[in-house]
Amino acid sequence: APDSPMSSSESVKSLTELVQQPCPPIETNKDGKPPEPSDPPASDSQPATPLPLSGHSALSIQELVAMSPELDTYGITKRVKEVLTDNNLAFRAASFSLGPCFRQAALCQLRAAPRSAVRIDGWQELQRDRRPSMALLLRGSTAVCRPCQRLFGETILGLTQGSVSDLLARPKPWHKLSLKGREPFVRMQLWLNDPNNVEKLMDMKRMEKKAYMKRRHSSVSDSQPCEPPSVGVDYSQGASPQPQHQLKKPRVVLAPEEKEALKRAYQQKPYPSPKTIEELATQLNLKTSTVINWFHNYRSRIRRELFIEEIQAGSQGQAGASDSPSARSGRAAPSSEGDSCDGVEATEGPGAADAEESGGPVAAAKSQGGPAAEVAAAPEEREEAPRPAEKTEPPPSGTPTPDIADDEGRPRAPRPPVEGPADGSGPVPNPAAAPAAGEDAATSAAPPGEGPCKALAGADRSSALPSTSAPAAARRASSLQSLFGLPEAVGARDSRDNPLRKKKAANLNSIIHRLEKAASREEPIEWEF
DNA sequence: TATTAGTCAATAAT
DNA sequence: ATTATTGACTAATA
Repeated sequence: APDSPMSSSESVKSLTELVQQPCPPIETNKDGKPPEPSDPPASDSQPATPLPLSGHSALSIQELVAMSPELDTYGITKRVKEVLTDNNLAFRAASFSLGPCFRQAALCQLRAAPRSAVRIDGWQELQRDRRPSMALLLRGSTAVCRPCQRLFGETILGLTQGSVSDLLARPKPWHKLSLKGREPFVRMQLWLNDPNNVEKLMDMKRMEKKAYMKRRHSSVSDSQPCEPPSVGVDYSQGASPQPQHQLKKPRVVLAPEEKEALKRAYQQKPYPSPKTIEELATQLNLKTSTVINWFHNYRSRIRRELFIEEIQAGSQGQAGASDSPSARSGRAAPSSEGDSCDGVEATEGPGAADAEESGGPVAAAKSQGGPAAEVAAAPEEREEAPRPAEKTEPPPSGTPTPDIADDEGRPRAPRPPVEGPADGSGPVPNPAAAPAAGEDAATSAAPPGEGPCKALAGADRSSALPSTSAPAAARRASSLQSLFGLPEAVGARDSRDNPLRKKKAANLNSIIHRLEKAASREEPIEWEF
């Protein structure tokens, strides 16, 4: 309903403007968040926007959210992650997220033979001047960064680390989000459009550190003026820290077997009756509320998994002969637990149950396997041997639902009729959510490029691809869309020669791009060794 | 009242 | 030190 059809152009434009050149002047903002977590944040309901963002102009985010055009949540999270890693604000990992395999192999080989014989997948495809020098690699490999989700989440999104992690990992499609749920995405988009986004973050980081240092320093005399606002937990250290419970509910942790049992129950009946719930609770010796909560959470999370599958499938089209066996990310439903036979009835054993593991090669989405998920691609594999073997399905088992044997079954939930973006609003066709392997793009570094932001580096001739293109290019809503929305060119993958190889090369390029960027950075960040 | 959506926050996992 | 997972809450809906 909120989608005010038509006329969107105007609202979007105004919105865009605000977003685009919002007071270049500093940002100010109170911040000062680091010190006391005393923020009584939760309270912020609908009234003002006490959140992190400075109020500057009028519009509250909620208003922005209300008029925001459809956003590509998946693409946004993807870019956010890219920007953060590109700027050494990497998410996970202390060092670069470039796969340890690659780093290892590269360093090793470069050391051994500085200017030759480097055998790394994709290396040959790299233009000579794009090959990293050993120095670069060395520096890159030792670059360490601190910041991350917590900072970004609290500062930019006003959410806690865990929420951010979840959001970035499994964004729900825009049309399935409530107004509230869209807010974080709008904030992210706004942040992406902000030319100083990264700088601001780094500033925050610095400030936090400063505050931290100061705190330790001052420690000397002034003990901790910091109120131990903690509730009257009284440090009755007198006795063993046994006493105080109650106020600190222990957080229930379900045992794997219990989860198994619950999942089994779920498969039979996603919406158990109160009676069934009671039974389960009794059998498992759990509180009724726990069982209820579990079902709520499980349903919700299962649903989400379906969403992402939907997104990936859709965006990935089947065009290219892209390798990805896909099927479903290894993670898929929280079924990972796998058997865990652990005694317990083998009854009904759906059979199967072999652990799947191993996503396809370079599994599209994060696999979970490698440490550095994303970039992990470059799987060393010493010899870059052509590996004649049937490159077909290297994956284990047949591709069939790797996870829970049955699961999937049919007990599917009420499945709302996939209401597509049906809503009347026909406009804003939203140029597909191409996953595009492209990289760059996100680099918001450049100042407002303004209209012809054709920038598009890497891509270059890629457009060669016959097929698509045609009219598409024309309509290009470069104007508004590009400003507030998703640039994102269609990822026309030029298959041709071994696409897998190209992919690897692209990945390498991306890694190198990051290394160079980090290495050339003057000195804003510290390089730790 | 039952469910879903969104989050938090403790704690697991890397 | 970070990121990921997940039981429990709080609103919003149906």
